[in-house]
Amino acid sequence: MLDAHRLALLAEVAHAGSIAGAAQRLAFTPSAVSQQLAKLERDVGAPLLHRNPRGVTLTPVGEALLSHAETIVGELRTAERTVRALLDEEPAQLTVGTFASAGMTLVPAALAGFRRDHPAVALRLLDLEPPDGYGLVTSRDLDLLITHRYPGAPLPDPRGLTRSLLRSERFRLILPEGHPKARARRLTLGALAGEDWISGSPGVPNRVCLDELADAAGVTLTVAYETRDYQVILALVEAGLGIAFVPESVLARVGPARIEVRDAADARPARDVFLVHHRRPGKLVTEMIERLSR
Amino acid sequence: MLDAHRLALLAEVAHAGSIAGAAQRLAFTPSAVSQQLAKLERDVGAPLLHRNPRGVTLTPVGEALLSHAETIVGELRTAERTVRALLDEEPAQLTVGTFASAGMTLVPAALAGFRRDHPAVALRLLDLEPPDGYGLVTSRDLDLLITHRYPGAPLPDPRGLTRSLLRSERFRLILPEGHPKARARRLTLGALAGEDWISGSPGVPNRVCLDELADAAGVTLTVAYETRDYQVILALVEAGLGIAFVPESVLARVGPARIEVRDAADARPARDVFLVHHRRPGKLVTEMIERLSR
DNA sequence: CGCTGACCTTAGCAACGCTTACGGCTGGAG
DNA sequence: CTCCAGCCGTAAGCGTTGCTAAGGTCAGCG
Repeated sequence: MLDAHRLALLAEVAHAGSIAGAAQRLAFTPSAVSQQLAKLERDVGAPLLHRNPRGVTLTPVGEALLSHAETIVGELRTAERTVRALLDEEPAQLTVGTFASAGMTLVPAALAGFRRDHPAVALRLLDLEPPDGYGLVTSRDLDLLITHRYPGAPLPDPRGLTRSLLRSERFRLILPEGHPKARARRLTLGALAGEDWISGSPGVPNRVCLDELADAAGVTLTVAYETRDYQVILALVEAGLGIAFVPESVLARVGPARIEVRDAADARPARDVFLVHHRRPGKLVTEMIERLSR
Repeated sequence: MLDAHRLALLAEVAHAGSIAGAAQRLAFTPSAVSQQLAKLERDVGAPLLHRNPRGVTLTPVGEALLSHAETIVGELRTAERTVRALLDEEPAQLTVGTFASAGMTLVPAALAGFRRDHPAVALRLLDLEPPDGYGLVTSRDLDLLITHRYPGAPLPDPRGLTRSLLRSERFRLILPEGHPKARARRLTLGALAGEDWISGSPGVPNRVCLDELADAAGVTLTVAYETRDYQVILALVEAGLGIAFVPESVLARVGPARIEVRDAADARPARDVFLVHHRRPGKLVTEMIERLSR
């Protein structure tokens, strides 16, 4: 039978992306981790990871084993939790994973309220950009994952987890204050094709979405500035450097910025925000979901 | 995190019913097993088993943990199997669990045919009386379980396993050769109330079924001889000591015994024979099911 | 061309886990 | 009643496992 500790180690290494990184998280020396992985590979009878100069990547066999490792680690933690519940011991920790823009807007209020009502529960927050994070829920490193899907992006297989739509959040078009196009009664992508756009780098969901919108409208947009950070985008637009789509929640948080907020008549993108958690969420998770839903 | 090896040990002990028994199966000394269990209990923070003079029984916490232990062990074995499949290594073993009377009748032919076509696969057979055995399928100690339900007996929760009805097998009434009642054109339980019956001890599914039939017919039957072994029952009836219900398959196997085979007009019991296996059975399991279904 | 960061190896030591040996307990046989 | 046969637990000893620490290799970068 395979060793569960070594499988847990594999999962940790896969998430960290390197042996040294995993070792640091686990308070071991890299040597120890390396040796255990070598033994796991010997047990399995096949190499599990490619040793690159800048970390490691999983082989196909490693990928397959990782998915099992996550469910096994999760199952072990579930067992522990079941026993704790039987012994009337309250769970003392709640870990939430979230993508950056949610972490700035909808999460803080929920977290603050939760903390007020449960001062004894240690709250932890992790930053995770989609489509990452599902595995961490499976392995119970995460109690609750807040993730999203941009239009056109695929939705990962929930692999036995529960996923529910928290809200659908539309994007708005923002332009520098006093931008000439902002006066038009009706804005279209075609009319904005000549502008400098700001979006993520190619491949980032953000950017994929924008590209697909442009395709659908039959125009080509030039992305002059590439950043995935919406605060940076706001600042750039404010400085008059370009225009962009940003989620509505990002706008709700900023003060009266010197920007124009509009909508494109032929492109009204929206991203879906999802919650992901285990089949039977505990009381704390349920309450956190309740708070987030308000 | 709990130690998976110790959980596997717990499952083994629960199955064996004693520490010494589990130790023997695992080729350890009882002391080693005892120490590991003690450490598991320390990890969990609660006693997991009652130490009786004649073995051990699980505490409620132990029961809860056992069910998780079985799924974890099963998950570990599944992971191993997945990797083996990726490496194109054929599974070399198939373990079938069955109840005694199936083991004598429908299983041998299927096993023999299977062995002929797959001489490289090591076949193992385990005797298990219902409702036991589900946990062993979960933990992948068993690839396939053949189990049954007598009328009136509850069907265990399959807990994520796949269960399918193999066949429904009727019971026949057997009497000694030349028994006066055997000549009656129509036999009823009422007419047979005065006879000496042969059945299992109170509580055995066999007996529960008979008692319920008697209740339904509004009569009381006297069970003069108690045995759960159908071969013994046959021998007793043959010797003229009493009458009994036996599954049809048991009769198919005996030669021209000196018995009369009849049916009671007001009591035609049947037992359902089920197959239990993991969600996605392997090729070998599928083939074995195919053979059993013929 | 040396520096950094990542990985691996080797040597050594602490801790874990097994075995052997022994004692306490219960229930059945003589 | 006494003895014996199982069962479980504890204590001591020892081999193995698995960790740390230190040294070595390779690729990318200033």
